[in-house]
Amino acid sequence: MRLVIARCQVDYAGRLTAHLPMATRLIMVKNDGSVLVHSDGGSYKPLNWMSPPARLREGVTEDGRVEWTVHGKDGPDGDTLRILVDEVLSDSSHDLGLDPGLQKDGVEKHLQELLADHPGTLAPGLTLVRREYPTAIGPVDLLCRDDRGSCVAVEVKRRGDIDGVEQLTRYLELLNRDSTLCLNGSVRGIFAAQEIRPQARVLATD
Amino acid sequence: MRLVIARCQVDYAGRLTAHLPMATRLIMVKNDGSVLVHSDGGSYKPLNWMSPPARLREGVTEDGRVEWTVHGKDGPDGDTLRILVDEVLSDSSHDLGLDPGLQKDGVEKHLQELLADHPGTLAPGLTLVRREYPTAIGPVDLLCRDDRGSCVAVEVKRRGDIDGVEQLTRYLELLNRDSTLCLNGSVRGIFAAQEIRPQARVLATD
DNA sequence: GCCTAGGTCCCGTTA
DNA sequence: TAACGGGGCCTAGGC
Repeated sequence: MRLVIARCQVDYAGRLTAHLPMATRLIMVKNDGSVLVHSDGGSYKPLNWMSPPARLREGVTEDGRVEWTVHGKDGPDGDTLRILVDEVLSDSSHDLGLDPGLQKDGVEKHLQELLADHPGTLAPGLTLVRREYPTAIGPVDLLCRDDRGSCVAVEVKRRGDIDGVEQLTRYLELLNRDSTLCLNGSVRGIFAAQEIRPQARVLATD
Repeated sequence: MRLVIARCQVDYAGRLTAHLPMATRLIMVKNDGSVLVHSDGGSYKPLNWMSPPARLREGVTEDGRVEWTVHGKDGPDGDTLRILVDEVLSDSSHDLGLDPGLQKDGVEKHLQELLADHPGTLAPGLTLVRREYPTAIGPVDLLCRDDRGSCVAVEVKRRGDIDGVEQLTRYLELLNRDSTLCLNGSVRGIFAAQEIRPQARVLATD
């Protein structure tokens, strides 16, 4: 990994165009060729970048200024990052080796597993039929039966937003066309989320 | 901005938990307190991070090892990043100053402006009534009239996905209840996108 | 290989 | 301020 602190101006041209005026920034060059331009603030997202695989070429403009050109996977025809380097304040390289990688836990899948093990917490007497019940428009997170034998479709989300409610509505419409599922009355839906947005709540009660 | 190359182990606990085994990495500390842990590959996203505002405290564990603790906006009760520093290979600080910021061009808004100026490209004889036509559930991107005087609602997207079609469907349902708009027949919808996903196409023709 | 859904999403804009 | 919608989204999983 190469770390360069430099006064620079950056121009990206690709799916959109973006321009960064001349200022002092960090330019990070990873050994897969990817380039990240960071300022001293903001969040984890760089101001401008090039995703791997990429290639950095150091050149000089007609009027003698240092210019770095970074091409993406499609080469000179695809996304391009032009970095005009005015002054280099620091330039260092470091051998980091391969990273063993990240281990995560606690996202939506985990939430779904918990609810699959304890469907009774959603509604009394609820029992699991199966997880990821397949339909023509995608899998229903949890298909359950209540104490009266009626089917209940459960949509699990970390954040309850309007499109989640619509997703559940689509499933319900489809499932209710299946006569084998609505033997004991129509299929109901439960929207389970850690957080429900107001717009979603309005639509859900509709 | 402080740049540290170090052999370290990182643990995040917050909305989820994540663990990074001991390895050599770049630790970037920005002057708003945010911390980014990068490996020498992957994409622009750090392996682990803490968003601003954040505070870094350098401490020592019971058994005498160096441990950095980063707390997020909610302090010790909220998100926490624990960095066990085994060996520091490089440690440098740089004054970057404020960044003038990024200028973008060419995203959805720009596409909408282009279509507003040339509605005829969507359908022959189409003329613009207004952009961002307000409704109870949000603004319609473009409201137009065709050559027979019927209203046409246009939803503009860079990528045509299923939720865009549903958004347009909601608008159409609402607009068709407005008698002043459907004087010359019902309100039609046009879904304009640079790219249409197959799932969206299926729903749209439904 | 494409396509879909989720994210410690981030981020701007607006009510 | 909170919420909603877009993103050069990125990334993992399914078909």
